[in-house]
Amino acid sequence: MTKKDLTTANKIKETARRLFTEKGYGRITTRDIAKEADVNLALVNYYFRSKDELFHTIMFEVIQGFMGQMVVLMNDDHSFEEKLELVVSNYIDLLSEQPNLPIFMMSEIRNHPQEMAERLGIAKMIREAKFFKELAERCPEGVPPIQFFMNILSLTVFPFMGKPMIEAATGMEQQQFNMTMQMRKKLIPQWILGMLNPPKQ
Amino acid sequence: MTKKDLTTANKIKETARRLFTEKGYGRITTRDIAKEADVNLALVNYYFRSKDELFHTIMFEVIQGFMGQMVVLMNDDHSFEEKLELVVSNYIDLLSEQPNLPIFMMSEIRNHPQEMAERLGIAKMIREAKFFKELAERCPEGVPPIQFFMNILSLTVFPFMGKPMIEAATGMEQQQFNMTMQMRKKLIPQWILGMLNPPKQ
DNA sequence: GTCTATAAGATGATAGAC
DNA sequence: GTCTATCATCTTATAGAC
Repeated sequence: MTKKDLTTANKIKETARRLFTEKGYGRITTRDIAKEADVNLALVNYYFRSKDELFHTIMFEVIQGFMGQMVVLMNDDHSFEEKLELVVSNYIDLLSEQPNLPIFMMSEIRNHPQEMAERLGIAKMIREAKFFKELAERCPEGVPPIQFFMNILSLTVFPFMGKPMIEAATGMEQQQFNMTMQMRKKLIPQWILGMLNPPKQ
Repeated sequence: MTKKDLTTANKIKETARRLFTEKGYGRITTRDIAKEADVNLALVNYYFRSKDELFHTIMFEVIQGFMGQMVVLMNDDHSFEEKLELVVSNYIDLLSEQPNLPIFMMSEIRNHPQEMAERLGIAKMIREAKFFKELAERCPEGVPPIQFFMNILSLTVFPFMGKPMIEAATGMEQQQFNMTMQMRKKLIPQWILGMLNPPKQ
């Protein structure tokens, strides 16, 4: 399968993925998908049985892709500092291309706690990742590692979720926003390391 | 108007606010709202003309409430450090009670860029707030203040947006999550101040 | 695999009685 | 202000021809 395998089934799935991540399940109809994919309406159900099943297929693949990448990066053989830079840099690149992913994941996962539970294998893998253990060793007394894990995700992912608001509030253009995010590739690891070694007062 | 003014119009609006913030515009029907508010279906249109108008009323009030609070806190007479603690603490309390607000705001604002533009008065007020100017003065060379403003919001707001995923991934319970967030009231200001005074290497 | 036509039900909105 | 009944439209899904 090449990068763009334009079978009918794939045309439907890729179009649906784009529309669902942009507007959410409830605002998109099967007619929207068929029209945008330039495919007959009946084929959506022919290939994916129902709108719901199509959605679940897509949600699974998106979460899988997002989390799976993190697990790989968090287990490689570089030093802790290098892994930190790798994770941050990788997600900034991914989200620069697909800024809609986080809101989609968070808002739709909230509506499917059960499906999420089934994906918990991945969550376990994160907890057991080398990176997480090394992080735990570096935590200052009294502050649990989950706090710093939250920080890494927060500083990296949140700006993309707040992008519409940030752009509106600051008058930033698309390009300027992307430059701001590129700058954070260097800054976030520095900030995190600073948090792990707080100045003694 | 007391805290719970149970006129029919308010019953509808409060129920709609809860449902819209939980599931989004597209997944909620006027019938859902009427049923949950224990009110006749026709009254939804009688009081609010249309589902769309009801939604816009609610979105406006939510954004107004969220942003307005920030503007007040960012302009009061405390020191920079105290304002920082105040903003963080205030939003952690607000979001602990209404964790659905951020995802609702971000995902629905994306669908209404125009309405957002009209609210830009508030954005301007933020940029001109005392807190923002004091923040700009404290920025290390070469790093624009927007980066640190992003950081404050990221560290404070993101955990609530990622709450379903964080709880699923870590096995945290509701109460444990709230304790984790309470702990951040002290930690986030320390982290931010640390970022503004980076260790010389 | 792809199309047309249509069934079966849901949805936003309103007219008109009380 | 509140209710019942209903319209017009949209939506998901499928049957059946090609």
